[in-house]
Amino acid sequence: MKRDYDIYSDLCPARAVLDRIADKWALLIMDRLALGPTRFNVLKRDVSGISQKVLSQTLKLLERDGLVSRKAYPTVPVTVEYALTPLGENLSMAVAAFAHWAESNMDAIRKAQLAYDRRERSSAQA
Amino acid sequence: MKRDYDIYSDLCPARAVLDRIADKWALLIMDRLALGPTRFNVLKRDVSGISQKVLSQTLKLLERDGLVSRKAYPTVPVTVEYALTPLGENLSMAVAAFAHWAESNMDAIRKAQLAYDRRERSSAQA
DNA sequence: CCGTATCCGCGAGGATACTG
DNA sequence: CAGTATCCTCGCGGATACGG
Repeated sequence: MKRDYDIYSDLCPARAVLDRIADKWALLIMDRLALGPTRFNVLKRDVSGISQKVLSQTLKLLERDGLVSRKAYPTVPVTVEYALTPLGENLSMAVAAFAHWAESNMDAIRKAQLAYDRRERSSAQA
Repeated sequence: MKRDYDIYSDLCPARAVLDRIADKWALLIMDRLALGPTRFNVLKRDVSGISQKVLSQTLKLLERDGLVSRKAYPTVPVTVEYALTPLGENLSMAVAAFAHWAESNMDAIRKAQLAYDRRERSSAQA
């Protein structure tokens, strides 16, 4: 058993990493990159709703943690491709399972929400 | 193939769910609850760094989405146990794989960070 | 095309105090 | 023990403009 790192511990470096990857945008980007190397503006288009700033920011952080690689081609204008590193590929299975879980279970979730809101409503009676 | 829901789509309800579960605190709470039913203050102690407010908030959201159940026992003082629902159990595998990934790969991550910071430093030379 | 720089609103979430 | 209520700050992230 590894006890070197513990995400439950506030000051553990693994907690900081978790904070970075347990993020809606980071997950969507990684999941999208799992399909193959992708250019900046394609990512921006596919991950709908993300802003240029946040996309750039998130990519940099993922690159720093060694999950994503950046490769620039000296075309005019410049072409840049982002891709998962081997380390990123290693995580991509978990990312996909997690990210797409909501899609597969929306019906159950909706049902739960309705039941919850109904209970709230009735308990709010004066 | 299910095309009913798509997390890449900005306005899809599945995206909203992703936003809720792709959260450091939500992940840690669910992962902890996978060990078994747990009382509020035990959760607060085990998930170090979380505040009372955020713990309460997050539990409510998870309960609304049908991932967590809340059971109050009429003891004095009251005892409350949180647990994963069947739907939550269903997600817990993905949560565990994802949440603990950082622990297992910190060495590679650290190496990548050092390399990245070194490159940044050298490219910042005037 | 691929970003960086700047401004700024707004809400997440920490601290603290109080209640059933 | 298990929360709710309130205040307040701090930085996330959207919008916009500009540079390589």
